[in-house]
Amino acid sequence: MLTERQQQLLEFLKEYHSSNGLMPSTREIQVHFGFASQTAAVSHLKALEKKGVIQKVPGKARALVFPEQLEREEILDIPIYGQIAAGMASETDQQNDGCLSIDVATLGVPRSAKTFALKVRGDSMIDAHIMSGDCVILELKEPRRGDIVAALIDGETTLKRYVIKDGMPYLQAENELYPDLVPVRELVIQGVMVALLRRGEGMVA
Amino acid sequence: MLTERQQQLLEFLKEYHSSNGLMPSTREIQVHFGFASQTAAVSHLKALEKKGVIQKVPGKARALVFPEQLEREEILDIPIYGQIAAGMASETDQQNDGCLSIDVATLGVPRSAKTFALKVRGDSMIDAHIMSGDCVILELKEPRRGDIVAALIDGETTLKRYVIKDGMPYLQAENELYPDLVPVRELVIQGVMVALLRRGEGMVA
DNA sequence: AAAGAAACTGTTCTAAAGAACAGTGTTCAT
DNA sequence: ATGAACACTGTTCTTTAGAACAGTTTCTTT
Repeated sequence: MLTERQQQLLEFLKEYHSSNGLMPSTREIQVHFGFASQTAAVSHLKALEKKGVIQKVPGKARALVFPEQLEREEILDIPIYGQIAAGMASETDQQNDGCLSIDVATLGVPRSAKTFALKVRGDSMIDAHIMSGDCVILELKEPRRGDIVAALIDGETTLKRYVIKDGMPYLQAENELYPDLVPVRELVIQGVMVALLRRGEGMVA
Repeated sequence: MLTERQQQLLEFLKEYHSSNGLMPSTREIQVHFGFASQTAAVSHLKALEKKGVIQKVPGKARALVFPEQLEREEILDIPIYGQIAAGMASETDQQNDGCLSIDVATLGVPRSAKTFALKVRGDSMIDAHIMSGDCVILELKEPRRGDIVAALIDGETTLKRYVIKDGMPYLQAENELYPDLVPVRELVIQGVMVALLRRGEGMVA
């Protein structure tokens, strides 16, 4: 569908946009390809627009958009705060293990939601089909009974199901080998699980 | 950290950017807030830059960037082609059930990878901890033994583990209740699972 | 052989848009 | 009370950048 040269143009636009966060001007395109005339860039952009791979807003500067970018929901950047059940005793101890960018619609959380992610270690939630190595995405909100939560219970953070029995909240592992955790002193809910992301090559059971 | 007004400015920038795909000019900001002078917009942008929530590229038009956007890896738009084990007999029958946008680094696939997603129905992969309702992300590539694949076997698409025994490839369910699937005629691998996304409120087992 | 798309050159015009400078009136902390 | 940040007005200047128009050349495709 696109010609060789048009493919190169599009590639340049994408590269420029992803490293600069904005689109190149026609003159910058000209310089990059070594055109003697700015018009060359203009006509290429016109061709790309006619073929639908970019959209132009007339009159405005650097006003090129990729159609898929417009349809996209807002992207959330979710920080990964290390492993669960492995530290993170205090709020300040949040080492950032990279980020994870997903659109809000996919997660199904409000745009303004405070979210973070944790890598799961251990198999205490295996009966809820949460594996070691999975990345759970949590939202900072009030837990409802039955929610899976990350909680700080008596000094340690764990991922467990939040259960209320006889008015008393406690934490339940989804693995028969693990006991229920009834808080002795404190039960601080750090987040409610809203999504789970499993990645990797093997996908071995 | 940000003042009331600065928060409003930032909100406008984000809204404008997400609906137009580009940043507003200072004069557009002026009009939106009803400023009598363009300078008001300029000085607000300067303040936002000093506080680190935006970055400006001097001299260039509409050259405002959100720092998080620059750090972000390239976003992939992955189409969801309906449910697995529920049709999709032919390549052309790809109804698009929305999209899913994740950065390539999170998925761990090459930038150029051809990916698509399918919603899982049924519990034949439950022992691999893939639940009904999960969204599996697949890449178009050659399967290796042990991979979980979406395959067209004798006219129907299913998600199964790809196993080779005695040189013969066949498909294995991860649930004792389901039998192995040995292809009678054809075995077309439609994609290899590279990630899994589980979303939703309940997260009930 | 003619027509059209693709890939340019060269020139000119004007609008869009950033930037700089000199102010004014608040609020707020030292 | 005094300086500093904040939130602006009003004016001017210059660069950036899009747009339009008239060509040339080289391929395909009909």
